[in-house]
Amino acid sequence: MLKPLTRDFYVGDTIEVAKNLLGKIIVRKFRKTVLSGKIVEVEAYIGSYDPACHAYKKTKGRCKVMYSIGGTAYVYFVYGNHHCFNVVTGKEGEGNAVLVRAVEPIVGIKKMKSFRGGIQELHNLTNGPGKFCQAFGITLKDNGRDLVTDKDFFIAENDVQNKDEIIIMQSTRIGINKGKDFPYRFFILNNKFVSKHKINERAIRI
DNA sequence: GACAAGATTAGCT
DNA sequence: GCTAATCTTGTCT
Repeated sequence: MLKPLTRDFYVGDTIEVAKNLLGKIIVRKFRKTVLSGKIVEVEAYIGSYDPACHAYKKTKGRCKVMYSIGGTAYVYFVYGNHHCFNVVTGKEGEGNAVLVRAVEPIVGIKKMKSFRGGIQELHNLTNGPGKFCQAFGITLKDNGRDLVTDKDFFIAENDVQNKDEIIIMQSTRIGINKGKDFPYRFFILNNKFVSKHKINERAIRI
């Protein structure tokens, strides 16, 4: 069944948590509707040494939530149009997070299409960080929610999928100017819902 | 207060 | 492949 991940899952090493999040199920419940999807693409951001991280050399303002304990949701708004959803990792005060860049829709596809403004193509619903947030109705209101204790917004173990079934690929991150060289993007090989296919060619199998 | 940048996307050439 | 759209936040005055 859908068993939410516990605190232990999130407080470990950020890179490991990022890789382990691939294949997990993100669940969001509304009054009448349930949405869920399999995580297929993530990026890791490390506060202590990574200049691309919002929490790099900062502790106040927007990034404050990133210093919460692992398992907290960090949501921010960019380019005037789009939300991005992250999961805080590590212990309280570290300032690390994993960005969820893409998921594969499982339950509630009709609702996702509606959130996405009537877009019909399945592969275009959640194959990017902004698209995923729109399809799941994630906004700044969700910033700071605790995915470990929240009954309506959490990430669950994937019982159906054997861990050996997914092949993890690693590459540099997308859409950033600082910290370009860190190979902190991870995604599932041959999954249709991973964003920006062309960039995948330079990725390595791990 | 003012202003520029930004972990993106859709739409056009 | 290129660019406009659009608004929150950070950084300065």
